[in-house]
Amino acid sequence: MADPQEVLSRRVQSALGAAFGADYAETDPVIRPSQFADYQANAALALAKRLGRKPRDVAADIVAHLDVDDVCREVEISGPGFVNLTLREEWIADRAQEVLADPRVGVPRQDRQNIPIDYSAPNVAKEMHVGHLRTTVVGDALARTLEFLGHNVIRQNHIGDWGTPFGMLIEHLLDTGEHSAEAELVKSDPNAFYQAAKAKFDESEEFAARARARVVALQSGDPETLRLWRELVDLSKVYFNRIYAKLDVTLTDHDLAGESIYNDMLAPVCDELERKGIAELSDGALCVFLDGFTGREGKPVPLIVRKSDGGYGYGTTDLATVKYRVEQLKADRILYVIGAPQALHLQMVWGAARAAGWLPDDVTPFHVQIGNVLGSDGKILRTRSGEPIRLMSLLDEAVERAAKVVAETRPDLDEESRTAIAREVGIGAVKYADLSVSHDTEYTFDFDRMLALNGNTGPYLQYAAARIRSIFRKGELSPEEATGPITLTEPAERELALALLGFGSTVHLVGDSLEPHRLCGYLFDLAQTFTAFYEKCPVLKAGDGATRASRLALTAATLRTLVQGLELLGVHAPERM
RNA sequence: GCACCUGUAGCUCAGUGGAUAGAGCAUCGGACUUCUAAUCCGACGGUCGCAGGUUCGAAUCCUGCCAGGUGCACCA
Repeated sequence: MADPQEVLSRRVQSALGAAFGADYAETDPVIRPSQFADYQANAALALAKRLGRKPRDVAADIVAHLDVDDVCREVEISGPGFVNLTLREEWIADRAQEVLADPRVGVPRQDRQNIPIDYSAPNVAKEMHVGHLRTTVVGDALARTLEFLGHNVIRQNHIGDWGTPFGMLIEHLLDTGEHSAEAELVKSDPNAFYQAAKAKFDESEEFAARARARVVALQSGDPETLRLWRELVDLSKVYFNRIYAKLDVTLTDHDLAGESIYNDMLAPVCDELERKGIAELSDGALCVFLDGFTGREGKPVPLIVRKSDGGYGYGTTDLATVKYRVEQLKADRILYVIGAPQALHLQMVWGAARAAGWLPDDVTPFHVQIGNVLGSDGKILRTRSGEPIRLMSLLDEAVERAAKVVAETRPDLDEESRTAIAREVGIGAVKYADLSVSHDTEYTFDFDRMLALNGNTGPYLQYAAARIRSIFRKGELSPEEATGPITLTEPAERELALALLGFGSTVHLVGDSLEPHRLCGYLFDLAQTFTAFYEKCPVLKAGDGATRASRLALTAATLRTLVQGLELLGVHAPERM
């Protein structure tokens, strides 16, 4: 690995072992970025107590046993016992050269795991909202990143395609006619269809009765009812896929794993829980009570697996997902990219699954908590009239706003190019805004900020990439032709090369922590470092051929890192902006 | 009442137990005969919610309190 932190860690560990014995060879050398050097090793301070010696003496001992001549040009003890490490320019240049030549841009593969990721999960015949947007975008970034790291990612789009609402939806479909204009609304404006059905359900007792009867028919597997149900699901798929296409996410029909596929598992799940004595009847409902889960007035909170009317809720389905993902998908890790408010529910589902033996200790479920999206008023994002915002119109607005800017700044480009740029910038901005803040906190939705060319935004990163591409166009050569050799003389060149070396460890960190915003932070830092380089170091007009070749190579490596990083986030970098 | 999450610059947010807590926006001042000035540089701006504790060292770990948000039996 090209990562200096990794390399220095190993070297300092060897020194620790040599200086203090084999017991210390595994100690964390605590390598951190330093403001006084490139990196600093802080192990001496922590070890001083354990060794019963002065920190500075411990540091001196470490340095005496440290073999880093090929990596560092300066090793210095400072302060109470920090070991400051300054890298050799040649070493940095060589590593940057490796990154440039590496098809994986310095990101080693990890041991392959099976990782089902549950994300997006919209409801049939319902509009997606900003909450769906965020789980879709974050889940997709995690899927792309883990896949790139070498894992077998199994996307699980747990759509809401089953349950009591389908009684009224199917009856409404029959009333309007299967191929009517109203039915077609499910493809484009599903809420209009849903609300019409709901209104009738509330107003007409006759309709409500039909709806309830229809639910029974659906659950008992009546063929004609199932056909109508499938019709609704198919209409919804059209809507989902339009959103996914616009968003440029990787979900396809192949990834659909809705609630309905678990139907056959629900009764056996309940039976097994009952047989194992994990579930018990309470007020007519079959419930699992787990230690440590109490609600109001200290009463135990149940996980209801079978309602008193005999129906199944989402608790049962979620238990079935665990079973399915462990047994059928052979999961090593299971990711649930769903709303933060579901935390308690998931804890109970996993607790019950563990108790039932469906979730072995070596399988780790993980809740990637998605925080609410708020408007500028600090409340859940809504339109001015108080209705939930339709996702499609929100995306359209982002593209429109981007188009307005492109029209002003790039009148030289033809209409078609401007439209394409606006689409990539607008959508990229929305996605990046979702990804660049930690996923578990609420965040404030603000078009102006996410579309800004300054700051930690999608457009800023896209622009950095576009400028690099512009350099190569102007120089009439392709980035692939820029092979160096890289030599570092200017500070800005050194900074840029060093920044490039951090990509691999950052991607690994994202894969382990499941926090895409860390990649955003890295890419933003890289783009800023590049911009400083761009200001200070002419590339095409460099003084001599060797400098030009080196800077072109650094520029090419930056482009590849930015493009690859953005791709892991699901953001496309346009050729020009 | 119980549980979880959050509290960092005027605003939006980062921050791996390490030295003087960082970005962006906003404000103020500067930079365009130079590879895309939609980009850059500088300045200003902080009792890291409060109080204890652990530690050589705490925004970070622990405890208590305060404030905001969310969840807590048959919707999913």
